Amino acid sequence: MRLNAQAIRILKRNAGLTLTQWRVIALLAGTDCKNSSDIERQIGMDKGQLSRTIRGLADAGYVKFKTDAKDHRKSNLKLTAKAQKIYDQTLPLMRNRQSSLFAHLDETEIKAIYSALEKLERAAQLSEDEL
Amino acid sequence: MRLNAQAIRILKRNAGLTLTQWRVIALLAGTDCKNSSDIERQIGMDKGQLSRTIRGLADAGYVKFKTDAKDHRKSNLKLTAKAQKIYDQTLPLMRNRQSSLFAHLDETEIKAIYSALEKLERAAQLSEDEL
DNA sequence: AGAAAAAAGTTGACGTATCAACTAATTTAA
DNA sequence: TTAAATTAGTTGATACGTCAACTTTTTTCT
Repeated sequence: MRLNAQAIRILKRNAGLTLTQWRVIALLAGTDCKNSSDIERQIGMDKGQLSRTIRGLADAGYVKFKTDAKDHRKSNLKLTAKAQKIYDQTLPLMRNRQSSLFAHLDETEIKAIYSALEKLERAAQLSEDEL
Repeated sequence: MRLNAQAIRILKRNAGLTLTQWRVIALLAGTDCKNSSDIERQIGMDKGQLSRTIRGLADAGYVKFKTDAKDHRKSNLKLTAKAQKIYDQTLPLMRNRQSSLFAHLDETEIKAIYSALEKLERAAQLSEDEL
């Protein structure tokens, strides 16, 4: 996806983050996702990849994780102040980019894309089952 | 893209090929692409990646390459009989998959998708230039 | 002709997606 | 309650996309 190119640059230059790192931070900051599984469910990201991304964030001092008291399999994630600050600074930039991208499409096109992509996914799923 | 999942399985099971390997073989078999640059221009694939893919195909006995007599930078690629055979066997499978996927979309949707994706690419390109 | 620019490929590095196998902890169900 | 199944997360492997630096050969320009 070449479409991500600018997002990647913005993040790298302004925040020193990769795209997946950003997505995780954004989820922790903007939703009630607390642990790896929450995030996995939210964005459908592979849990292996997610595990590595989170460890990377932890190593870089963006998140801390503490084993859940009630379920020792889970570890609850928390953004550090550093991460929160970067998030607040970067969110506007990312929003701008997003809206300037979609500004070129009209309502109909956006709907057509979503609907078509859904259909394709479903069709792919169907024939997948036949294998 | 999860959409590629079945393509990948079909290729792996029926031909022992990866998706990029398949694409290169398909171009060499079905178009007048002769060398790496031709392929690069045709599908906009990164030339580094392409170089490795082609070497992989050569190592696996699917293509042979011979330095161009007139331009010693180029090496002309040729499918082996083995590759040609696999291509002939696999093409129908891939075509079937493709058409059964698109069968779920009507003309309008397909056009909307292409047009929208083009616009997005262009928009991305534009704002890219401003950085 | 000779220098500079461009083109063809190669190689290395990094980020990302997906699959699979595995451990440890918890839930379920007999 | 104990065995089986599930869930959370880790780790390894492979494929793919993109960027960058580099060599070699050819083209362009003066």
